Amino acid sequence: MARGRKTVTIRDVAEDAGVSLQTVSRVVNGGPNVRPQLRDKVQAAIDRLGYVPSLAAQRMSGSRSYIILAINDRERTLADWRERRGTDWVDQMLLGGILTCSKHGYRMMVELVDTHSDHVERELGAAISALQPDGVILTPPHSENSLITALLADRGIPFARIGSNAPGPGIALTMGDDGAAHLATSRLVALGHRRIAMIAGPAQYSLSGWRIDGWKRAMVDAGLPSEGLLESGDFGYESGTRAARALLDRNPDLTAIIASSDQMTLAALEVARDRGLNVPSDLSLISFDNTPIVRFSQPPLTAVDQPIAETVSRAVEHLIARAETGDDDTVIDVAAGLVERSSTAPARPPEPA
Amino acid sequence: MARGRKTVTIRDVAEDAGVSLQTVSRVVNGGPNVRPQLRDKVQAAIDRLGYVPSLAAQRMSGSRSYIILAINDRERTLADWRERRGTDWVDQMLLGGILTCSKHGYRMMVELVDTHSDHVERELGAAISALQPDGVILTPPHSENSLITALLADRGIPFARIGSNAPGPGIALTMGDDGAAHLATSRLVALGHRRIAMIAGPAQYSLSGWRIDGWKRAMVDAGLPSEGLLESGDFGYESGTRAARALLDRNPDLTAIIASSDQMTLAALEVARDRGLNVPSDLSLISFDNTPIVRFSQPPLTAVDQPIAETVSRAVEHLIARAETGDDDTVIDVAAGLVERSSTAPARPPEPA
DNA sequence: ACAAGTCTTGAGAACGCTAACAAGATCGGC
DNA sequence: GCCGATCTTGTTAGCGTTCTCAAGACTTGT
Repeated sequence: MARGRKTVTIRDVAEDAGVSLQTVSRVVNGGPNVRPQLRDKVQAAIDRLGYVPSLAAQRMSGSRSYIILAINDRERTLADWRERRGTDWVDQMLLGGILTCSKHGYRMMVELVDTHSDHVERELGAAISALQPDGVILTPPHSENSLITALLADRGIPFARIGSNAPGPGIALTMGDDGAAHLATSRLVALGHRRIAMIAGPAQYSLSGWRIDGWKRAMVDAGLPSEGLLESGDFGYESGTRAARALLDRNPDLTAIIASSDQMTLAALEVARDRGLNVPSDLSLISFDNTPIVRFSQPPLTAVDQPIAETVSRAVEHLIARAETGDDDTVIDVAAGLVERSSTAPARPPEPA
Repeated sequence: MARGRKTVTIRDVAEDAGVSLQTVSRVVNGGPNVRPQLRDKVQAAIDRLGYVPSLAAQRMSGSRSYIILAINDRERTLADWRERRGTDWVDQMLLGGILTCSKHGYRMMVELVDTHSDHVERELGAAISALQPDGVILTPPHSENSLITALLADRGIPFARIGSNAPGPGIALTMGDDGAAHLATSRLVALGHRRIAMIAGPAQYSLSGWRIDGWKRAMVDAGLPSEGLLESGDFGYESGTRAARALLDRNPDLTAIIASSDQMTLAALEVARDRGLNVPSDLSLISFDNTPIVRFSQPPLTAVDQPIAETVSRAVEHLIARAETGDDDTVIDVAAGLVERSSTAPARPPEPA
């Protein structure tokens, strides 16, 4: 099988089987119109020599590259690395993407891109020219960057936008929309909470906006005020600590917090512990994302499930389908459910005045 | 910059600048012997047209592929996905690998490979033929699979073995060796513990063996028996639960457990909680890996730091150096320290007989 | 048995790039 | 200023595949 140093090419197979290059190519690609007897002979030669087509050469002669490129924010990835926090999103995204690509004979590559709009177009353009991927997956906050989507549309490369709900070009995969936050807030209202705060994500993520909208809508539905109950962070632990402190300082009567990432919720949990507040009896907490980490905190967190791995997995499947059959762009709604664990409980009765 | 549909090739640049292809190629690759004036002119054309060399074409004409391939166990990755547990290793590995590759203009691809030895050679051979990577990173348990190392050595592809200490072919990056487990065990002994159990990893991981060795050696050093104090799991949560239960059932006098992964240690923590044992006052716990997750459990876990991301990062840098300058194989020791948190405490005094 | 197809196979070009060589321009020592 | 050495630039030939097109081998209907 292994033959010294040289790589086995299609030419070697052709020679070994006594046929032309083209015939071997047809057999490899399962083309029609090859006499069964010849096909077997060629296949035998392929197996014997251990021939595998070179991806580079295939790509060169105009076929697919079998590469799906996932675009991720460099800033955020670097921060995860430096601060040694878990990667939540990235992790789940890679897991879903790699497994699904692998299943279909594709490969996933990750490209880190700066948020700064000036570089984005350059960097991404370079990556695309260099790699010529069959499909691109855009993760927040790049999912709705019109520079990026325009670039991809212009080059005719199928792409998917994760966490975006605009119809626009490319496949959009929403992740719960504003309904998810509404669901979480309503649940807290049902448990008797009236002072429910929200720690949102950064403004450049449009899902931050949806979540704020959903929360506000639920508050209005219940006839509750939401002034002074909103803070925002950058999804990271530190920012969660700051936000939780600010909220509790400002609102001593707070009984529930919804935070827009698992890390920020864990931070809020820690802040509560520091102040002698018991979760959930004094303070209920609902998290967003539901990455595996939330099962191990004490108490385990109630969380809005953002099925990142599944979503990316579906994005990959759609991209591959598009690459192979030319399907149309669509909007796909991935359901975001609430997973109840032990960080939520009925509101404590208001202190006697 | 973006020009309709067509991709910009070196020929377009040559035409635009009024020079030959070769000259453009020289400029792109920073070759010597180009008149500064011409170089500027070509560079201007490159910038204007937004030219980026095609990786596939570069690879075709014999230069590097700028791809580092990371080999990961399919079994384990799938289990992580199915059971929705955190990915620890995979996550950290990708983070370190992707960032470091990106820094040097390389890209990392992940290949999932079955542990079953029969397939391994085939799958990996196919991946290598298809991708022709400049370097390969082997993660446990594949790091010491002689079929794999022989294959890579035969094809002359530089590779790194993570978590392997044999000198053999390729760059070896040990991760603490048996010293790490010895360190952890000794620390517990110093805290007065005498009944210290070990939950090891699966046998096909040679680091499982080292850890058992280190633990036993420390026990012998302290004159303590180790019979009945060893269980093993598969690094996953469930197996940790089983192992911890078995150990506690068998040894009511147990005061400390060292477990070979964060997931298994978290499982042991849960088992202790179920049985009304307080960690650390009744039972001390030391984990292996120190992935970000262990900071958020209650109590946070004392852990042997296995700096996976850093190790992979160093592996990448060595592979790139080897690809570019032809360095030699070496053995690199990555230090594994003990990070003390709150899951360890002095042993409780033995029950009065 | 013959014309008009349909199958099967192969030859040659093309993809975008770089390595190897060749030719022309420039330079230095005398 | 002449001749060999050095610098600079261009030309040609692949790298391993697939695509296009053409030629030969077989059918089939009459």
